[in-house]
Amino acid sequence: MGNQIATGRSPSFLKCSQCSLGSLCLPVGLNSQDMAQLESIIETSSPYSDHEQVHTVGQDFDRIYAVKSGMFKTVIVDSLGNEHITGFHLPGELFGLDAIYTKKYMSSAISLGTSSLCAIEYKELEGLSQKLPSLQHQLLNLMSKEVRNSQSLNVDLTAEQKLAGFIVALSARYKQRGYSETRFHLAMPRRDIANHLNMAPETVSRLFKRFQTDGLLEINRTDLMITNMQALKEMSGCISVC
Amino acid sequence: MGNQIATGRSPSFLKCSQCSLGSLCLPVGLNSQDMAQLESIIETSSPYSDHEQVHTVGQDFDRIYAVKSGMFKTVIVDSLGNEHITGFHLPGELFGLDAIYTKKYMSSAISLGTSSLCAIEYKELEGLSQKLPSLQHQLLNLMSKEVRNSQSLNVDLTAEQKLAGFIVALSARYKQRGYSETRFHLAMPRRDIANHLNMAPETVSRLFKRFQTDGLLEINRTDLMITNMQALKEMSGCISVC
DNA sequence: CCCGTCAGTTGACATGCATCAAGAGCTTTT
DNA sequence: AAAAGCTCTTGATGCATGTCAACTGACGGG
Repeated sequence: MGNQIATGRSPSFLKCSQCSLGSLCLPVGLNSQDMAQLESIIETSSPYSDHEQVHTVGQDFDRIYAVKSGMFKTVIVDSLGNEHITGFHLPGELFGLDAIYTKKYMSSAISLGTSSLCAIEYKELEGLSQKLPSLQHQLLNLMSKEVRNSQSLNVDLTAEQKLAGFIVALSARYKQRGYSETRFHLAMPRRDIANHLNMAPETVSRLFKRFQTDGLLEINRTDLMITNMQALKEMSGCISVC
Repeated sequence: MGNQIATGRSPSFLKCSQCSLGSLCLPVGLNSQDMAQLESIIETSSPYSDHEQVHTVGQDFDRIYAVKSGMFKTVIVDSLGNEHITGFHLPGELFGLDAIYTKKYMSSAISLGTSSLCAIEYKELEGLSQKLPSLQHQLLNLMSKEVRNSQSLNVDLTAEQKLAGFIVALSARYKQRGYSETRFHLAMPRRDIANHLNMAPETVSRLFKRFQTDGLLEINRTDLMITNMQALKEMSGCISVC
């Protein structure tokens, strides 16, 4: 007993205690007993396929989500029907937090590629946070982080600074998760990057080209390699990272 | 007993139970016993004068603040020293929430005109939230609201849409607080509005003029009167309000 | 009461980036 | 393997809004 047996099951069915994202996600700071309680309110589901929707704008809010694998984007829609991508969510990150207050999802969440989630009934999470100080602490921490992230995007920057900042921040987030910080895969199309950063897809394309000729990075379709991190960081203004 | 006696004291020394902002601020949903506990951890202070700083970027985080009267702005600074106003805070609104995660204030908070605050030691607030479900609930609600507010600012809009949206949202917030929604005072200079909305002060000036000639509002220095709310709302795209 | 200072306004000009349009390179369909 | 339908790229053009500069009007101090 006690041996970790290869189950062959998809990582989507891992519980928090076996999940490698514990150091980033909700369980931060929880002892094994508390973690067991958290696990008991977490629902796993079969993986989402590319473009599959988790929830949609206006739908009644009931649960928040933690990314287990892959990536999700959250999209808000204004009164004219224009869509805006508010964020790309990596493993260990939560989304749906903006719906707590309004009790309706303010955004749609959509899978980029094949991805999986943990779903957590918010009522139960709130109840459990009442019993577990560490959980309440971490939930508040993660919401605080979310506030800060959204704020730093508002700063007035050139297209060049915004794209550089986006790449640097993504790199840092991959690093935190144990992946290479200099070489990764862009799960989202150029159009989505452009939308998120409020620029035209053409501008993204031209900037990537310039970054490449300037020796800052090499990019081929969706594969990206950063060759001069320092320069990228300096270019970005460092709001979201430093 | 039980008579409300005019004390002559400044409203800055009112406790939550006497404060008219209970329906917006942290005490939402608290019974009188719980409220008494909350009151016990709230620190009042003498009013802040115009331009006075509450906390500054990088300072160790210890407390969050609730606006009691007047207005405060929060300002972040990028690596090049450029300042960006992340928000204007009205009575009943909290600030400092973005510092919970980082444990350092990410922004400076500055009074606009004469204003007053309640300060709340965050450690104590977290502890009390652990005991009072309603308080935890409201704290999470307010953070959720904050996330949503920050996100809606990121949407790609024209200068016209942004300024119209700003006015409409401000109007709605004044209305919530029992003030006129069509006639109010702009506590912040044009430069600050421009900074917050990522535009040049000249653009703000020109737009206000156009709004006025188009019969949407009348503005004289810092006094503003909305004369066609519907048109302003339609112009704004309604992200932040509808 | 005049003058200095600073916020706000107004006009002329410059430019970063969006838009439009066409073409290139993949991927999927049949 | 050709055709269709993407996304991405590249080039030409236009416009919203930033920038620069001058002016105006409020306010406060000597």
